[in-house]
Amino acid sequence: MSEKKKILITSALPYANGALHLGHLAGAYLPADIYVRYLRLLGKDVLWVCGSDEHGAAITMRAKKEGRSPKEIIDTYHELNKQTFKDLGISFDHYHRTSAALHHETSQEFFTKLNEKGDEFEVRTIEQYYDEDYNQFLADRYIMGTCPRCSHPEAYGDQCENCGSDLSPTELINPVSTLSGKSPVLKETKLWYFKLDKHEEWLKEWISEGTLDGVAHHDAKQWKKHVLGQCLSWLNNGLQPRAITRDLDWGIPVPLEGAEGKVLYVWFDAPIGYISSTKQWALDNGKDWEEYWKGDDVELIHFIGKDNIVFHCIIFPAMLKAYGDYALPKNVPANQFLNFEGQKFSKSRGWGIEQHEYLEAFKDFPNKEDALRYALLRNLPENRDSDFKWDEFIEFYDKELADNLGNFLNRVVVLTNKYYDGVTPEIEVNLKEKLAEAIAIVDKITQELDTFSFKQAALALMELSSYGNTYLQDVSPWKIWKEDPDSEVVKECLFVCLQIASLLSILCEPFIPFTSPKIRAFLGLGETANGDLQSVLDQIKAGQALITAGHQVGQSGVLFPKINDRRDASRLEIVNRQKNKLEEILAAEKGPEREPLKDEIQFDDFVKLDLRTGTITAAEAIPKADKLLKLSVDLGMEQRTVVSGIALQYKPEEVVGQEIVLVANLAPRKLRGVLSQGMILMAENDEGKLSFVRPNETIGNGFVVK
RNA sequence: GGCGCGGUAGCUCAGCUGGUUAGAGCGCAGGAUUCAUAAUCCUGAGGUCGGGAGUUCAAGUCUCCCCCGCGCUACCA
Repeated sequence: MSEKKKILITSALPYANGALHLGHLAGAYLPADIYVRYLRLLGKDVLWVCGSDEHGAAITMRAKKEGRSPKEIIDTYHELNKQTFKDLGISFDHYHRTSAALHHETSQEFFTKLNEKGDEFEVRTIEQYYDEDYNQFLADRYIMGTCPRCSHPEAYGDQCENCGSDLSPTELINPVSTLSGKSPVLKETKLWYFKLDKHEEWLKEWISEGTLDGVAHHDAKQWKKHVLGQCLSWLNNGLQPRAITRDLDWGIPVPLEGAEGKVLYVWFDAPIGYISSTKQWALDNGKDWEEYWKGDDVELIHFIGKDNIVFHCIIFPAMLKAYGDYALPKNVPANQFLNFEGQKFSKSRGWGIEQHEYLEAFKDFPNKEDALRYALLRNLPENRDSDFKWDEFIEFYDKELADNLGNFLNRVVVLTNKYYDGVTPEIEVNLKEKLAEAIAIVDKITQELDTFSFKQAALALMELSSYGNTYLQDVSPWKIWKEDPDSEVVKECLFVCLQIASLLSILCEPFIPFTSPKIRAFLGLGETANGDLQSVLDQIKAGQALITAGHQVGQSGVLFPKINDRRDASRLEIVNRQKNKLEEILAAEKGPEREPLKDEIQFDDFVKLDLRTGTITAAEAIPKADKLLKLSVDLGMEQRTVVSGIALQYKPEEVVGQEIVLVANLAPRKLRGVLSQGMILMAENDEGKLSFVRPNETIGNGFVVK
C-alpha cells in the first residue's frame, strides 16, 4: 500500500448510442479535466477513469431501427466519442467500455457477492409482456400501442412521445410487440431487486452530516446545494427496492442458475464501469487498482450532470457499501444543464452542436479546442442552468483570451526582446513584496479550483493577467526607456512581468492546455510536467524568481487571432455560419405544423360515437389535481358528472353555463376518486389554448350531434 | 398537487455560518496612453438584491405566504 493519498476521479460514462453535444462536455468532462490537470500539476497521485456505457434497451432499439447490430452501434459511438474527447484535450487516464469482458466479469462478481450476502437482494415474480414468436420478454421500449392518455397510436411501453406521459406497458391499449408485430402475452417472470430501502438510514446520515457509521467522512457543506437537496428529497420520500435485472438479450448475463435470458439492468452495471475501467488501467500500467478504490487514503470524486445525482449519491454508494471495503465519494460536484442559445439541446431539431460537429465546423479556426473549452468554462452551469451563446463565445475569446491574456504576454515578450534582446535583465528586487498582489490572486485561483468553482477560477486567472496589464501600465516602462534605456525601474518592471507571465503559463494549463505550451515557448520555457505547479508555488512564495536573470525568452506572436478583426473576417464567418444555421431552424419551425392525421376509419366506426349537446351547470376543482375539474353537465334527460382536464386554462366559475358537446357513451372511469361519465370535446391549438366545441347557436341539451 | 434548486446592475454571474456606503466581467459615458492584437489603463453612471409580511439593534443572507424559471414526482376522459 502506497503512503500517498490516491485521488480517483470519474466522469459519467457516456451512453454509446449517439454523439455527445456541448452540454455533456460542460457537465461532466471539461470540469473534471480541469480539476485533474490541476491535481497532476500539483503532483498528486490522481487517476481519472471513464468509458462508454454500452448496454440497455436503447442500444438494441437503435440497432434495430438502423438495421445494424448493437455491436456496430456501440463500436461506432465508442470510437467517435473517445476520439472526440481526445481531440478536445479531455485527458482521461483510461477510457474503457462496458462491453469489455473485464467489465462483464467485474459486474457479475459484484452481483454474485451481493447475492451471496443473502439480504441485499430479493426476488419478485411479476407479469411482463412476452413475445411468443421470438420467445422473449419484451423491454418496455419494445412494446408499442395506443396511448391511454392522448390516443397517440405509437406510444412506447415506457413513454408516449406525443404527450410526454410516462407509461407502463400494461397501460397501453392494443399493445403490439415491435419484434413480431403481434400482440404480446402476459407471462410471469422473475426479477432481482436491490433492497435500497435497507440502506436508507446510514445514507441519510452520510449525506446530511457527512459521517459514515458515526465517523467523519466528508464535509457535507462542501457539497453543492442542489445535490444535497435532491438526495434528501429522495431519502425523505423513502427508498424503494430497485429492479436490477431485466429480460433482455443485450447486456451482462445474470450469473445464476435459472436466470437464462436475464441481464443486469444497465444502471446496475454502468457505475461498476468505473471499477472495471480502473482495473484495465492498472493492468496496462502495472498498478494495483484496489489502491484507488479501497482504504482510508482514497478520495473518490464523481463528475456528473444533474440527471445522475441519485445514482451517484444514493444508489451506487449503497451498492459499494453493501459490497464492503469500497470508499464512498468525497464529493459529487454535479453540474446543472447547459442550454444552447436560449433553448434546450435537441438532436431531432438540430438545435445545438455536437462535439465532433464543432471540431469539423471549426477546423480552420485557430485554437478551436481552447476557444471552446474557454467559452464553456466561462459559462459552466455550476449552480444553475446556463446558456451557451455564440456571441459570448466571441466575446470571451476576443476580450479575455486575446485582449487580456494574449496581449499581456505579447507585450511582455516584445518589450523584453526590444529592450534587452530577449535576455532577462539582472536586478535586485524583493519579489515577495513586489508580487504580493499577484500571489494573492494565484491563491485565489487555486482555492477556487480546490472547491470545484471552475468558473470563478477562470475569472481569477483573467484577474492575474489583468493585474499584469495594470502593473505594466502603471509603470509604463516605454516612457522611462525613452529617457533612460538603462533604467533600473524598467528592468525591475519587466523582470516582475516575466514572473507573472511565467505564472500564467502554468496556471492556464488546466483550462487551455493547447495554448499553455505556446506561452511557455514564448517565454523560452519547456512544457510543464506533473508536479511543476507545486514547485512553482513553493518558489514564488519563497521569493524566488521563476525566470531568472540571463534567461533568454523566445519570440512572441499572436496567441489568439481575434474573431472581430477588420483585416480578416474568416474566423467571424465560421462563427456566423453557426448562427445562421440556428436562424434557419427557427425560420423553418415557424411554418405551420399540425399533428399528423390518424389512420382512416369507416363510417361504422364513426357512428359508434354518441355525441350530445349539453350545458355545464356546476364546476369545482378536484383536490390535489391541478389539471382536473369536476363538472356537472345537463343533458336534458339526465345529469352527468364529468371530469375534465381543463383546470389550467379555466377557473370553475368561468365554465358554468358553457354549452358543450359530450361523448355520451364513453365507458365511465374513475379519476382521482370521481367517476367521470363522458368526455367534453375541446379544440386545442399548438400553444395549448383550449376552446369548447359547441353548436354555434343554442339548440338545447341532450340532442344528437352527427 | 408534493419535493428540490434557482430568481442580485442593460447582459452573464460572485456574494461562507445575518453586520460598515451590495461586488466582478461585458456593455455604456468621459479621460489617459502607445510596448502591444481598433489593444491597455483610469474615472463615472447604473441595482426597491422576484413581491409581501415577520424575527432582529442589524437581512440579499433567517422564518412564513405569494409569483416566475428549471428538474424530479403524481395526475392529465
